[in-house]
Amino acid sequence: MPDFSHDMELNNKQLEIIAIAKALFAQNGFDATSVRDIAQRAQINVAMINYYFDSKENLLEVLIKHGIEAYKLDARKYETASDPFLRLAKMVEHYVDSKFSDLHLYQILTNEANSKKRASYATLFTALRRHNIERLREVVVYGVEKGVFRFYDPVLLHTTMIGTFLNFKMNKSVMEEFIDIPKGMSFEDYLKIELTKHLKYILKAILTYEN
Amino acid sequence: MPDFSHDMELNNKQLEIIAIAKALFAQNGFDATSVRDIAQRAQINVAMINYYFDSKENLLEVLIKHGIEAYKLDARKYETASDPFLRLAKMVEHYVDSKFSDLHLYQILTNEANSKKRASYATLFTALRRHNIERLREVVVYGVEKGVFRFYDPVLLHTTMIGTFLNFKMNKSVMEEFIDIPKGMSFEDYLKIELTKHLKYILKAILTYEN
DNA sequence: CACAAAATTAAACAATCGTTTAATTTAAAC
DNA sequence: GTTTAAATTAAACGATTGTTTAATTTTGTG
Repeated sequence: MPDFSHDMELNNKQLEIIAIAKALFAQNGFDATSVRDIAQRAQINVAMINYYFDSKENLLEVLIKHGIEAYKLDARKYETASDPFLRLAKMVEHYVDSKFSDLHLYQILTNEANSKKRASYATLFTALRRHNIERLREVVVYGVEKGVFRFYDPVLLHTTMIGTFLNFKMNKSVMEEFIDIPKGMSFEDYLKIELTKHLKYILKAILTYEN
Repeated sequence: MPDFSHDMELNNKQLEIIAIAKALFAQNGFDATSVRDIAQRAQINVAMINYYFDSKENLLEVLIKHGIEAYKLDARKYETASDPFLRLAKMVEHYVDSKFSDLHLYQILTNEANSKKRASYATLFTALRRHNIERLREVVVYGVEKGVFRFYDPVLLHTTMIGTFLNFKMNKSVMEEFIDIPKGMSFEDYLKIELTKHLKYILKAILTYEN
């Protein structure tokens, strides 16, 4: 059996299993997805999952650890903008981009965070959250120092951002009846554009609102 | 076996099973909760669940149908306020109140809405959403007619409200490290107060913001 | 008390779960 | 080409799943 306990050097076979497991876990949930489901979709023998990942739970852990880094806000992506409004806008774009880069994993993460059965992954999730809240705080403080933003609790801002995103994404089927999608555009693309616009707007509104 | 297919007259035993199942489904998820888990916690024989509810899935359906009505926004709770700002504030309070009246069920609903395995309940969820979006629209339009609100898409407003609420509630463990709870106050009470305040603020900000 | 219906029980059911084994095939190294 | 390791397979493992059965107890009614 290959070792993957510390650093993760995943071969193509493992990456393929991960990709399929990710989609199934996101769609049906971890518990409702059997290793035989995964094996069938990946066209491999059931035993290969244990051979490569030791256990189903460990597959989940590897899968999460492998992808979670992509969700961390990278300040370099927006701090080049000196105008606070522009920086905020760029940050939002980067934020939405990062989430959309792997929607399946993010759904798994939130489901796992809710379930108390496997609370161990909450640590990874918390670290991610802390990181992103700190980045958000920096952007807010920058605007405050420039005299254009009113300070607002970044924890609350982050909650609203992430909550709006999740609700937007996860209720795809519900949203479809309320909106018209321009032809030649995929639903997800449209969602991404509208979500970005909406988030930019509400953040600006919150940060410049005077009671 | 008692009949519960159409109107639901649930006896005390059934209500007790529902209450326990609700807590377990919310905590561990539907699939990760066995009927034996429920029976043990309810101190009844496993067969009683099938005796009273036919199947585990039907228990879920009865459980959802029995509680979902409480989440519908009731215009009478806030339309007495003639000032648009006050009406908006009262609506938010009523909104948060209704969700907090049964947090477990709401978690189950969102988890079920995400899972594609039992998509049938999505219909109930969609109807609820449509109802609440319509109530929200009325409040917005009222403020616009009074000349104090700028119109903003109620679907987006609703997404942000519900998303913020869910994220607030479901990441309880994550939030705890970021905030200080006044002594003599439960975490949920504090959460409720802060959430209400936050939602009022962002809705006002969005609805009065001029680009 | 007698009788009927409802409630409750222990036991067994077949199906599915994640995992392990032991044998076999494929690939790499010398 | 032979040897060694890695990859893959089918089969079986015990445990757990939701559900059903059939017997028993409890409850309500006359």
